[in-house]
Amino acid sequence: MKKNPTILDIAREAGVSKSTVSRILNNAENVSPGTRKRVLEVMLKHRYRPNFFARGLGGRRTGVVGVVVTDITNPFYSVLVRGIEDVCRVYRYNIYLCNTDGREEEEKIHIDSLMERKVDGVILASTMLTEHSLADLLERDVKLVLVARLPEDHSSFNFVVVDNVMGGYLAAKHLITLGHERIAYIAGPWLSSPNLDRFAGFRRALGEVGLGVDEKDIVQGDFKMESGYLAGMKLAKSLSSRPSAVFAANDAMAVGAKEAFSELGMDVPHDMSVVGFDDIPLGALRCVQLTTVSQSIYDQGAISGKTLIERILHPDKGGIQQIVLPPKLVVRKTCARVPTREKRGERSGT
Amino acid sequence: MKKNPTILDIAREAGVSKSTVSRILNNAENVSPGTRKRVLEVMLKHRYRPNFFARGLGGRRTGVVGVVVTDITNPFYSVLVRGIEDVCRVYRYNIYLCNTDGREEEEKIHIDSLMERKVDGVILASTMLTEHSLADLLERDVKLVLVARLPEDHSSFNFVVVDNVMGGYLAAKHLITLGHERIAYIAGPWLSSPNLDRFAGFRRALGEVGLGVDEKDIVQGDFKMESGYLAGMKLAKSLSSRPSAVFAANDAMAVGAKEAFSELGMDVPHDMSVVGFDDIPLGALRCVQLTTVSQSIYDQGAISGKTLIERILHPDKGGIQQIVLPPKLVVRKTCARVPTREKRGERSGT
DNA sequence: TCCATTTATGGTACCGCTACCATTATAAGC
DNA sequence: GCTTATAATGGTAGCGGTACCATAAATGGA
Repeated sequence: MKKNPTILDIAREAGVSKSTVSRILNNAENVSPGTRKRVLEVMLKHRYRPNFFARGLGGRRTGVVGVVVTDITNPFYSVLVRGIEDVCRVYRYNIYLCNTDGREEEEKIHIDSLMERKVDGVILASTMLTEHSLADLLERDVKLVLVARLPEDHSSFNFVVVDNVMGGYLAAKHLITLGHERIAYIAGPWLSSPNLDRFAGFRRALGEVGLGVDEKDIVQGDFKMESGYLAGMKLAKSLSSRPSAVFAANDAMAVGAKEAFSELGMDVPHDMSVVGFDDIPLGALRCVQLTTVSQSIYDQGAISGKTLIERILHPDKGGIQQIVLPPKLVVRKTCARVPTREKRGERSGT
Repeated sequence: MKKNPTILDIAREAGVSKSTVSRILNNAENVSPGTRKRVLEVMLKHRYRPNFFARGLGGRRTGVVGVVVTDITNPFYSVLVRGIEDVCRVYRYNIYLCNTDGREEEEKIHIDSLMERKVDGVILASTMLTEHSLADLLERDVKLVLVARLPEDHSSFNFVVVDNVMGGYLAAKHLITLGHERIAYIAGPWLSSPNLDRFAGFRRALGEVGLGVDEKDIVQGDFKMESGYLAGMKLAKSLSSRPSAVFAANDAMAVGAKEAFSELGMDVPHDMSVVGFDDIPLGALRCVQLTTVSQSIYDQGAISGKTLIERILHPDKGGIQQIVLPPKLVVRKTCARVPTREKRGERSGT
C-alpha cells in the first residue's frame, strides 16, 4: 500500500466505511467489538496515523499549545519550559516554543503566529502585555495561562505565580534575624510585577521592625547577571558607609553582585550578606552557595501546563484558576550574622 | 463580519473569486495591481489570516520544524535551541520542542509525533538513533539535520558539528605546553561520538610528544555535573600518585570536578589544572573561570536551522550539507604551569 | 406477531484552501 | 479586421478527516 494510507484506504481494506474507521479513531461507542478489532489490525499493519491537518480543519482541537518565554537561555525559563513539556507529553500535546527577549512587539507577533496555527492554548511567561491586549486574546477563545508575571488587573485570568510578597518578606526577615539593619535592594524593572511584589514584601518586613530602605541603597538592575555585577560594584564602592547586606530581586543579579564583591576583595558573607530569589541551579553550585528564596520553577511549569490542558479538555468545568505557590527560604552560605557594632565601625564607620 | 473570515468572505467582500484571493496569498503573478490592492485592503481590514490547516491539507509546506534535544534545562541545548529559534523566526517558521532525556525510545516517540504533525523538517541534537533508523526517516521525505552527535556512518546525512578531534587536541596541547605530563580524562558515554572524538584528539596530542594515558586516569562520567564531581573526587583521592591536570569531555563535568577539588582543599589551578569543552555560560562566571574549548553553540544552532530551512525551501538545490566548525581554545584561569619536579615530588612522588 | 427502540453501519456534505482547467478580456501580429 | 498570444479572472474538484442523517439489522415489550 502507499506510504501514507488515508482513512479511506484503511476502510476499504477492512471492508467498512470511512465513518466506521473515524468512529474507531475517536473511540466512539456503537462499534461492534469484531469490527473494531479488524479495523485496528489494519491500522496497525499499515502504521496508519490520521492526518493532523485534515483533523484540524474541522475546527477541533489541535493538540498543540504555545509557550512564550523571554529567553530560553535563561535557566529560569528553561526549567519552566521543561516542566511544561513534561506534562504536555503525558497528554500527548506538543508545544511551540517562542522567545520574545522581553519585547512586547515580538510577543505580539509570536502570539499572532500561534493563533494562525490554531493552538489550543497559550502559556505566557513574564508577559509584557497589558490586561487589555490579553483580554483581546481571550475573546478569540484561546485558553490562556499566565506564569511568573501578571498585568496590573489580573482578576480575570488563569495564572500560576509564587507569592512574591511573601518571598521578599522571607528574605528580609532572614537578614533581619541575622542582625542586619541596613539592607540594600537590587531591583528588577519596576514595570515587572515580581520585582514590585518582592520589594513590597521586603519593605514590609523592614517596616515591622522599624527599619526602612534608603533610596541610595536601591540600585536598578534588569534581572540579568551583568546588571547585578554592576549594581554590586556600585554598592561596594560607596566606601564611607555601606549596607551590610543586599537582597537582589533575582538569583542572576545576586550572583552578579556576589562576583563584584569578591572581585573587590570583600568576603561574602562576612563583609556582605547576599540573598537572591528564584533558586536557579547555578545558585546551588558549590562555589556559589547562594542563599535564596525558592519558587519551585519546575512545578510552576508543570502546574501551568496541567492547568492549561485541563482547561482545554474540559472548557466548562470550573472557572478561573489562580494559583499562588508559597515560596521557601533556602539557606546556603551567602549570609552571616552582622558584625558587632565596633567591628563594623572599623570598616565602614556606620 | 464573523470572527474568523475565510478566503470566501474576503473574496466576496472584494468582489472577486476565491482563486484570485488565493493567488494573492501565494504572491502568484497574473493579478492586476488594482485587484491586488483592493483585496489586500479587505484582508487587512478583517485581520484575515489563511487557515493553517486548510493549507496544510493540500500536502504542502507547514512552516514548522521539530527540534529534538536531550534536555532543554542543560545550557548546551538551551543555547542551541535559541540559535535555531532565532533563524526560524526570520523565515517565519515555528518550532516544536521535544526533550528525550537521552532515551532512544522517547526520541522515537517524539519523532513519530512530529511526523504525524507533518513538520517540514527535524533537527536532531545528540541523537541516540542509529544510521539505520535515521535512514528510515529520510525515506519518509523529512528533511533532517543532525547536530552535536553523529551515528557511526554519517556519510549520507546533513549535519553541523564542531571538530571534536581538533578540540581534544587543542585542550591536550595547551596542557602539554604548560608542562603537564600526566593528564587524566573524565569521559562521557563511550557511545557518544563527541566523547570518542575528543578523546581521540586528546590522545593524539599526547602521543605526539611521546606521552600516553594510563587507564587508571580515565574516569567514567555521563556529561552531567554530578558525575564530574564524583570523578574529581575519585581522581583527587588517589593520593599516592595523581595526575597534575584533567581534561573533561564537557564543561559541566569540568565544573563538577573543579568543585570536588576545591572541596578537598586542593587549589585549582596550582594543585590541579582543569580544561573543559563546550564553553557554556556558566564557565565564564567569575568564580569558575574555566579554561575550555569553545564550540560556539549558538552558531551551531543558527547554522543547523538555516541549513534545514534552506533545504526545505530549495529541495533540489545542492546535495548533502556537512559542516564541521573549528573549535577554539578559551584560556581562563583553571590551568597553570606544572610545578617543578622537586615540588611535585613532595606532593605526589611522581 | 408487530411496531418501537436500540445498535451498527453507510452515505455525504462540509471544513478552507490550492491546483488545475475554463473562460473571458486585452494586446499584439499580419 | 481577424486570428493568435497573453493576462486576468472564475469555476470546481480534491486534500483527509468529522458530523450528521439515513438505513439496516437486532432486540424487546405488548
